[in-house]
Amino acid sequence: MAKTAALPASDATDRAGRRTGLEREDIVAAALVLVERDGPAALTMRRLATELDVGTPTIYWHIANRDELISEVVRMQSSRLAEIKVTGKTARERVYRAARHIWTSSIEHRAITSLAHQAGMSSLLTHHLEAALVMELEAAGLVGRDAAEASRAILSAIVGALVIALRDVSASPPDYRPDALWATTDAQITPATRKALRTASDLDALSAVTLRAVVDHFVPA
Amino acid sequence: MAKTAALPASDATDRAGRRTGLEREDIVAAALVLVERDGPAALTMRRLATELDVGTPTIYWHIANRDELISEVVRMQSSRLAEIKVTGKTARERVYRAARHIWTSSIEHRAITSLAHQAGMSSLLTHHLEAALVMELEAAGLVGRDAAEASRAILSAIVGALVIALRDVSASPPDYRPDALWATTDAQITPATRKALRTASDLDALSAVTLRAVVDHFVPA
DNA sequence: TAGAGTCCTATGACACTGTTACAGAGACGA
DNA sequence: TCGTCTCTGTAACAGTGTCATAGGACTCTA
Repeated sequence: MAKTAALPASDATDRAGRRTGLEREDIVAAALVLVERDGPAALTMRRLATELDVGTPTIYWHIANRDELISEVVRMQSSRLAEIKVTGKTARERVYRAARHIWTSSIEHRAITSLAHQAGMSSLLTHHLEAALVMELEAAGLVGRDAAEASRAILSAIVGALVIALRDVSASPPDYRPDALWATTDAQITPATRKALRTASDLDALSAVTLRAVVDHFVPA
Repeated sequence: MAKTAALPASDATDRAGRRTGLEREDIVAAALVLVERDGPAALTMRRLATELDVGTPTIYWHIANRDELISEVVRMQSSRLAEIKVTGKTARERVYRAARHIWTSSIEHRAITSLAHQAGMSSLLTHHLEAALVMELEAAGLVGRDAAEASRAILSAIVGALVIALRDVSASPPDYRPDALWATTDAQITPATRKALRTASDLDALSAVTLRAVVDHFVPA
């Protein structure tokens, strides 16, 4: 069984005299470093154990599952992202900036974003940022279902762009890559458009434009 | 080494007198059935081999990798989705309907959508539908980079909603589920909004609204 | 009819994954 | 000193993708 989550007192030297002094938090922190350094696939229990100079069962004493480990890693990253200062004159602008911040930080820590996303925990990762977004939405006059809907629509726009930005093109065989697909398609498309579809786009700019459109649609001027 | 992809002649009884008459296409079809029936996680090489009453190396003779198998499965599904008839009076409406069709069919075959998405091949899955979308965009007057940008923005809006709609909530521990998160957050949010955020939303309607907003933004009236 | 060559398949293994049963070491209270 | 609780290592289980290898089955040639 795993240790209970919240300890009553942990005054630094509380339970330090044990074997290695390994704490739940240390494991999570090491996992976070491992993911950011070597990518999401590198987060295996054995590799993490080696990194901590420990046997695998030691990790399982502190943490129940790999899933729990991942959610803990994501949560730690989420709380690190917590501090934001949203600027902007109009309420609309502030909502946009808050949304944009979710995109920026997700791209900045793409390894953990991928990990969270892969484990279906993207909402956990962005929760604090989402809370900030909701606060700005309320400041802009949206309350209740309106605020919730707007928040979800904005988040979905961000996630969509993230998925496209972070996908691993090298996973699919060369013939099935987007550019090859558009080169060989038999659809009746203008050569100019075809060429534009083949070239990689600036997803950062695209996300900004889409975000602006969605925000403008939901937030009154 | 795998057999070359395109065979010159395969007149039904062409290479039928072999051992089991197992063809590359049969494997892919069986994999497709397996995924649609038992979910993306069920697609293991051994299980697929058992399903075909064959040893695993047999599959590897026909198909190089698991990745190649997945991309082939996705491609087969993609071509099955190929036939669309887009209706609608205005060009804008037709673009919207084409986009909406991508959403609908992705939800309808959610197991394969998840598989493609997980393997980073969502673009392969939706390629034919995307081509139809681009054609409507051109009919609406967008060409070249404008068409490509609009297409990507629309697709990103769809994918974002899909990720939220198809994510597995049961994967994360109860304390970290969206509703629990909003229940325990210390952000300064109106109780009404908080309640709205906790209740599950109609993602189909949400996707429709978001899609409408993005289409309206990119396609001139 | 016999031999050669090519295509396809099965046996069994390798390295890796998450997970756990079990034994034992270290520190603590009695 | 004796237990007891907390933690850790050894070794294993079942499962994964992948492949080396041997051999069967068919077609073609002599």
